[in-house]
Amino acid sequence: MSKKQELRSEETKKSIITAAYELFAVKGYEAVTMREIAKQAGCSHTTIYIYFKDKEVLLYELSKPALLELKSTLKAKLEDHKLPADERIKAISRHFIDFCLMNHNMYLLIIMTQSSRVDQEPQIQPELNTLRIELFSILNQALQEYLQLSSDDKDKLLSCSRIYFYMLQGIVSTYHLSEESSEDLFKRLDRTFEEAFEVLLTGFRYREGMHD
Amino acid sequence: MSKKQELRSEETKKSIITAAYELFAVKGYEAVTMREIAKQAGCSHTTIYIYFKDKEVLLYELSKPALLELKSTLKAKLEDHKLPADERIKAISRHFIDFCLMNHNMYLLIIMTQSSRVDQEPQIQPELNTLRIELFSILNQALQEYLQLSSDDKDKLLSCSRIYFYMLQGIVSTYHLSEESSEDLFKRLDRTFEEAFEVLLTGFRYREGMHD
Amino acid sequence: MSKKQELRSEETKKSIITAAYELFAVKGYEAVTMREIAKQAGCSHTTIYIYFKDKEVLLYELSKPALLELKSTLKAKLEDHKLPADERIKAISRHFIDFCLMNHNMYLLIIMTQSSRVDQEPQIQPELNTLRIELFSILNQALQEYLQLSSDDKDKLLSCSRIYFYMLQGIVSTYHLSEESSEDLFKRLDRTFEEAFEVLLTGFRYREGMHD
Amino acid sequence: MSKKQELRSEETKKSIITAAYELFAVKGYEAVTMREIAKQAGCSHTTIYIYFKDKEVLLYELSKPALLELKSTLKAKLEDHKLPADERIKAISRHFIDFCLMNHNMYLLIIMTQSSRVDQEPQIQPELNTLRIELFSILNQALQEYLQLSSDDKDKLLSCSRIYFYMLQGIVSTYHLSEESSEDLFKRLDRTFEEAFEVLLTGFRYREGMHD
DNA sequence: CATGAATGAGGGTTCATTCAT
DNA sequence: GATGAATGAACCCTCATTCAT
Repeated sequence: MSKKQELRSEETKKSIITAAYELFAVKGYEAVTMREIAKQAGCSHTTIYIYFKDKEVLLYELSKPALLELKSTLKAKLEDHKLPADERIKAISRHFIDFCLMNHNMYLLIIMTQSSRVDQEPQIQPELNTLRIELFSILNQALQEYLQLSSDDKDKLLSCSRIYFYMLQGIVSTYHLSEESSEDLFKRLDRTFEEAFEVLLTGFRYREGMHD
Repeated sequence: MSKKQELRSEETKKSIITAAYELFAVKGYEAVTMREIAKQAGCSHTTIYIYFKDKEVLLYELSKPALLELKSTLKAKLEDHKLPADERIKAISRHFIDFCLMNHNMYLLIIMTQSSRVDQEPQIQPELNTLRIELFSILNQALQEYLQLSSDDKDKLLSCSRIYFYMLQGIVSTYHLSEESSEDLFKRLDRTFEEAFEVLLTGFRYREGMHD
Repeated sequence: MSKKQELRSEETKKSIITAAYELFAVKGYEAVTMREIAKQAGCSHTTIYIYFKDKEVLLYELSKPALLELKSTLKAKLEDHKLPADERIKAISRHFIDFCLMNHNMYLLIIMTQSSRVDQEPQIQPELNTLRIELFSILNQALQEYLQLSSDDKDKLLSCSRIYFYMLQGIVSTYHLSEESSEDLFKRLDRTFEEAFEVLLTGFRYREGMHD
Repeated sequence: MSKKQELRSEETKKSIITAAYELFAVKGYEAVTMREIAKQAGCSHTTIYIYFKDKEVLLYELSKPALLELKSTLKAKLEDHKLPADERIKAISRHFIDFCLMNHNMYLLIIMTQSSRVDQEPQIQPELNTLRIELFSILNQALQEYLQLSSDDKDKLLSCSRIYFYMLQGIVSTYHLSEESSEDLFKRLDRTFEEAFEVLLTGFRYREGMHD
């Protein structure tokens, strides 16, 4: 009895999430209307409000599972010591970019947004913020393990991780509105991305040496 | 008579552009109202439509002079051979970032947007596109002169300039929604930005050497 | 089986009535949501529709028992000849006001409404109307017994009872949206209310005399 | 040029006010929609927002002139010492009731509302509140002049004016939703209203005497 | 009997834009 | 050339109510 209903409900919710996901990704959060989402999800726009308090909550709930998965995947890669440190950080970077490009637009807004819009919005996503911080800490750690900096060199690490993050952010934001599929992009640019990180890591190394 | 009128007309147009420029920069394109612009420009909102077909055209026309100035400044820096190549490219990068952060929000959309919004809008900015290409070609040239690549190495140059552009894009997009003023950001991060480019250039150099 | 079910059913209905009663009293009919009622009643909002055709019917059915009780209480006071006539009418008035203030908002709408809303609603409460008439007839009778008018003086009585009713209505409607509890109001204004009726009754008496 | 336009504008505003006035009076503030008002006013619902910031402001602006006129009329009657004190207060009362019945519903909400809804609404009508206070002070003064109370008897006056106000409020609220026109009501009940005040004033007088 | 799912109608409000002057 | 008046489309969201289970 209730099972069938539950199933149907779950389906509806999923279809809303899927619709919102796609629309947010293509047109951006602000430009998408609840009615549009409903139409694509095949339900009334009021139905959305059964499952999500408002548009903002829809965005956040939409983001959480994907981000959680990203986190656990990155963590696994970080802790997989079968690979050397440089391979580890490259794998992590690659996966991170891949994720961002696949979930273009929406997650970018969430992940990349750092200090933005602090002024207006009442900071409703503390959970997401925590997640974001954790994600970056994984990247940081991978970088530290690669650079083998002594713990004194906090400044050096901070500076390097900033630079490293600029590159990630740059790659993702360059292509995040592109029409090309994430797959195609990787086919075309995978080597460039890899090179980018190699250049960076090489640069880090040599500059470090120069300072000694 | 007609002269006086033309003058007045030109003034009105200018005041609209100035107002829109400031408001777009501060609040972002979407968040700014035609009425707001009109108010700040000291005219009626209908007057704007005399000079600009619609809000979008206003944005584009608004961007042109600023971009033209940027271009000529960058070109001057490129051709100023009093400085060594590495200083030249660093100066160019720095100015580019500065410009983007000062005109955050609006010009970013225009400069950074590559293939974006292809889905919806009928690509109305061919002029701007040309400008954008010219801007990037300046960056490219500066890079080439620094790397002293032979003209055979087109692939190498393309790859390097992409990577270089990622870094620029990364820095700008990281801070483009920040509340900090461009000035404050530079005060705080100028050294990091410089380091970023040094790391990159160092990386380019050493990797190049390694391949030899 | 059926007995148990009936019992449960009756319970649900009662809990709905109780919930609606309290909510209507506190927030007013319009401001209360069916879902709110359901929540407080501990059932689904659709369940309400099993027992009550719509929100309006719920209000009417809700009112009946309370009004019936009011009627029987007032009647008892009217027939309690241990008290003198002036005490009787004062007790009745006081109780009437008390009731209205305690059940402010909802019963007011019903009790006080005379020819209201004729424009829109198809007058669905004939039962309630009868009750209302009975209530006022009690007040009338108490007044008549106090004034000891001969049955010829129908006009005089009508006029007096109208005036008397204005005072009741005035007191109740003055405070019916007040935040103060009925208790607090009485603590603060009981003496004023009593005085109001005394003034009125005194006025009736002396004017009567003057006419003789 | 501009004159014709101004005229048209003024007309539109007036038609909105008239429409809102009538609808608020008939159906009550809450039940009336902006679209309804616009329809009856013969304009788009957005046009209303040109002239009034929002629905609430519409109500307030709507009320102000009528209330101001009421105030000046009552004041004139108060200061017209050609009439004896009892005639003065009766004329004032009558006019007050007349006004309330003619402007039934809306002005009632404003005039009669004393401490109501203090909890929710952010008290946006300080101007109106001042007006209300002034109106009641006129009634008070008329009563004081009639009763010729010494200034020591503040309590006595307060109590009397409260009771007097209950009667006013009672009469108005009894008929304020009636379908009968204010004119018809007066034809039918003018004598009763007058009697009500006579009874009250008589009562005040005699009770006072009794206390001496 | 009871319920969760779903909806249509409608709420106030905003905004880019057009039209008559 | 410039403007105030006016509008339609669209925004997010709420609610009483119905339907399938």
